[in-house]
Amino acid sequence: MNRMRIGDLTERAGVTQRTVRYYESIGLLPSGEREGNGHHYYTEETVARLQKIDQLKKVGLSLEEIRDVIELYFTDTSEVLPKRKVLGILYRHLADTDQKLEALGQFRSDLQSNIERFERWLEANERD
Amino acid sequence: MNRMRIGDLTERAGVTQRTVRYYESIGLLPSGEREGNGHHYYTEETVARLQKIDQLKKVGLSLEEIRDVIELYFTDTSEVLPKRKVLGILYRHLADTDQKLEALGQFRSDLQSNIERFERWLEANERD
DNA sequence: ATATAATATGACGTTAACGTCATGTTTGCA
DNA sequence: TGCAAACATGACGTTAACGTCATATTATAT
Repeated sequence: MNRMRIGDLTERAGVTQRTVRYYESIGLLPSGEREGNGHHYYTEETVARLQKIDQLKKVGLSLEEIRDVIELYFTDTSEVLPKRKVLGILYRHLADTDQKLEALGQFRSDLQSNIERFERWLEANERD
Repeated sequence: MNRMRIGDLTERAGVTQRTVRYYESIGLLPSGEREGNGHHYYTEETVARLQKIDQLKKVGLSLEEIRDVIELYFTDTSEVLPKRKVLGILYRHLADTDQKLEALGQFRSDLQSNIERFERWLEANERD
């Protein structure tokens, strides 16, 4: 299906209409083409874009940060943007990401230790 | 220094007084002991606790989630909490963490590819 | 042709995590 | 002892990322 209205779009992307309109309003999502009537029409690419946004949100980026990088995934960047600046942004995100990865790794191993500690405790007190 | 007031606490922990009071108000931080006067007094442990909270925030946990796990770091859990429940929480956080780690890893490699792509482009157009 | 469903737009509401006064009491130093 | 700096408490403000009506117009199934 390629050429859908907001109902199908939101169903396929797993977001609400409010979310789509909000993203359009802040320039994160291009407002779908409109016919003579007021309705917006979207494509498969819009679905993919919404999914990518969701993925980046899970990584912990704000919508504003996502707006900075999303074009890298969905336009021929060879044309539009100032290359050096984009590269700068990418390097910053890479550094941030590595920081987060380290913090997350640390947290994970803390969790592991605690889990093991609790399980040992439960095992030692299996007498209820 | 062990026994400080909020000024020193916030300076050492790198947070504002408002943050401390907010954390106290939501039960994330135990309200420091109060003398006959109304003042609160804190210890090194409070500093450590604030730092731990900050670390967990960076991992992407909400203050509410942090409240669920922070006790694991700062109390003798052998006494206070229902063991099985805590273990459940820990396992959920572990699963969440692994998800985030995967998403982050994916994002990181996407970033890498894009960076390389841009650098190749810049190299190929070194003619300004 | 008409009733029902889908869409557009605007406005106000909501939650988390604090920021920012305002006002009153307490402390510490010259 | 006086007075600026530190602390306590309350109330209102703020931002992000939407949720939730309300109302009007367009599309669709019978």
